[in-house]
Amino acid sequence: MKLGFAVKVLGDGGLPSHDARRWQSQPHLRVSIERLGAIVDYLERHDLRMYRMSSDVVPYGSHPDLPQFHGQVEECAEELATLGERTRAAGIRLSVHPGQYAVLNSEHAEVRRAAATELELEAALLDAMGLGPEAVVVLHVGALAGGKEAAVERFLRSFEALGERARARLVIENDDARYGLGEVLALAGKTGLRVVWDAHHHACYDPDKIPAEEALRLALETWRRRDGIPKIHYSSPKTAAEESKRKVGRRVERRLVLPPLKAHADLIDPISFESFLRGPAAAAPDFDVMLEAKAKDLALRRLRDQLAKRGFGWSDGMLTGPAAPG
DNA sequence: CGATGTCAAGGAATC
DNA sequence: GATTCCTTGACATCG
Repeated sequence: MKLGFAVKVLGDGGLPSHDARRWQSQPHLRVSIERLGAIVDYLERHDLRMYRMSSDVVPYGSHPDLPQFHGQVEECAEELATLGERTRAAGIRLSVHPGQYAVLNSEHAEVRRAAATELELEAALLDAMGLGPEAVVVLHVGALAGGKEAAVERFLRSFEALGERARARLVIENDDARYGLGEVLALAGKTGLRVVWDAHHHACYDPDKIPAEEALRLALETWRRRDGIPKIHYSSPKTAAEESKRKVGRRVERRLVLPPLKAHADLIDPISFESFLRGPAAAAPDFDVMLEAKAKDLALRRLRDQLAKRGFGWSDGMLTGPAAPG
């Protein structure tokens, strides 16, 4: 089991994830590739083998009003192939996850088109890197506008209109409020898409009341042998440990602020994660875990240390089972 | 240098 | 139809 983290590197003083300059400064994928190279150095240095790239690695790469930015993947074909080969050789699993603005089932045709363009771009990026089928583009089903039935229908139509490469890279994830795992699995059945189960979202929203062990099993079953190792998302909910202070007259009042249930904590709760490993995960076939925590790579490294104290092992970027007691 | 505003982008609740 | 929140990070600008 590989454990991964998303986008930002906080360790070793912090590393930039992409060329984030604004369009006026002519940012370029070439710069992002150099930064990715430094991140791969970091991953190797710390024996980490799973990473989600920023959805902005290709600056303005699908912006409708900035066509001069559209050829970047092709322009960088050579550099991408080199970087891809390097990550492949290192056993590093890569993925991307478009932001909240990519809505494939929007009511607005313009928005659907933009989402499709974004998916094509990200698929082209992974293809140019020569990555295997386990390098996926993770997307939520999207909006509810117009009613769920119509929204699902729009998703299906948009999906079918995608190019072959985008369809091949796409996987769908259950979200925390609109499309629960049951619905996502039904869509997977109709499209052949693989499913990434997000355990935290599942705890937030699961109208079908699917027990965790079954949810995990069903999601993993959407991955066929030729798709590579399946993966899931895991995070811990933010707790109300933080207090806010506000002035009341001359006095300062301390108030407990409850975060929304869906908010991610800074770290992964090692006790819950261990329960997950020993419970639902124990009976499942091999899979990888993308950790979503605000402390990013530091959360992963902390969790790894904590699991080590609980008897789990780590070798070649993989979490291994607990040593036999005694 | 530190503080503040802004960014390509949507959805949904609210009025 | 317009406004605001959601929620994120870092560039860009200003004092």
